[in-house]
Amino acid sequence: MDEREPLSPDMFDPACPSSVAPFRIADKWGGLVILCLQDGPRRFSELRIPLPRVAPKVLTETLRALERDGFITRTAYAENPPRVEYQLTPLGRTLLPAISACREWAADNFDALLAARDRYDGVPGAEAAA
Amino acid sequence: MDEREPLSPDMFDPACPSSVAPFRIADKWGGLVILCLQDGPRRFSELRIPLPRVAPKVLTETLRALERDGFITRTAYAENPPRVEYQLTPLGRTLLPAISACREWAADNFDALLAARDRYDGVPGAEAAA
DNA sequence: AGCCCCGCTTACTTCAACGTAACTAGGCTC
DNA sequence: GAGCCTAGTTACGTTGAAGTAAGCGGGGCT
Repeated sequence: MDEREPLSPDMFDPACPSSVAPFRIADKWGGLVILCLQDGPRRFSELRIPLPRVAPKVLTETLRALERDGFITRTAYAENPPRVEYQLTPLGRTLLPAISACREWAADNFDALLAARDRYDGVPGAEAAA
Repeated sequence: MDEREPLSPDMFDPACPSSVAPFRIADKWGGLVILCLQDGPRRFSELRIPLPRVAPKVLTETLRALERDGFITRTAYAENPPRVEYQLTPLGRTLLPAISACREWAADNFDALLAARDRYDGVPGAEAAA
């Protein structure tokens, strides 16, 4: 009658990989920063170009979090003007397929998501567009 | 000297799929709920089994958010006892590959992430374990 | 001297997500 | 009529991420 497997008793069982999901990968901007680093090391001010809406404070926090998680390294050069380079580690690179999968999903389906939201929220014209 | 492409001027250009990332897919528990629904419709109390640490209020909020985004449908049956079923929509199913990719990453690399954190935080013994 | 650049830091505020606990409604059974 | 069931709701408080605005330190330029 029901061919579905019973649901596991606790997804937070440490043995269950799903338990990881709530331990979010870094923060709101982490994925974007990782994408910016995929072609090679980048400097702080270089990262600010594609992310102009991210305040320096937030960017610093994001970079520190990514460093803490072992996804990037931070290298400061005692030059003039000072230079700091951020670079993906091998562990950081392992994230690229997953992030790309999310990006690909977004490219394909984000419009549908927004349309669904409009429909749910009763935005005028959303029904017609559905 | 530098073979890397220059970084795009603004990832928040609406034309750029990366701009989606900060519009998080639902919330902290959304991905887990979607996984729970992949084998077929589930009831509210059924979903609570694998997610015992999620308060009913939060589960309700999560389900509403997923419904709003068009990922699941909610169907209430006027039976006794009352029954409500949540089910993935086709759009919701499109998320499964991306979520699976994240899950797979976690299964493979979560230990490395935790070890990196311990090293960064200077947890005793973390160096030896590295 | 005064200004710029770089890579931040600091202080403060705002906001949404998350969580706890208690409670509800309608119908069922004991 | 006491208590259970389902599927929530309500009130309240906590937390932490994010944003705003400003400043800093050291060198170089003019």
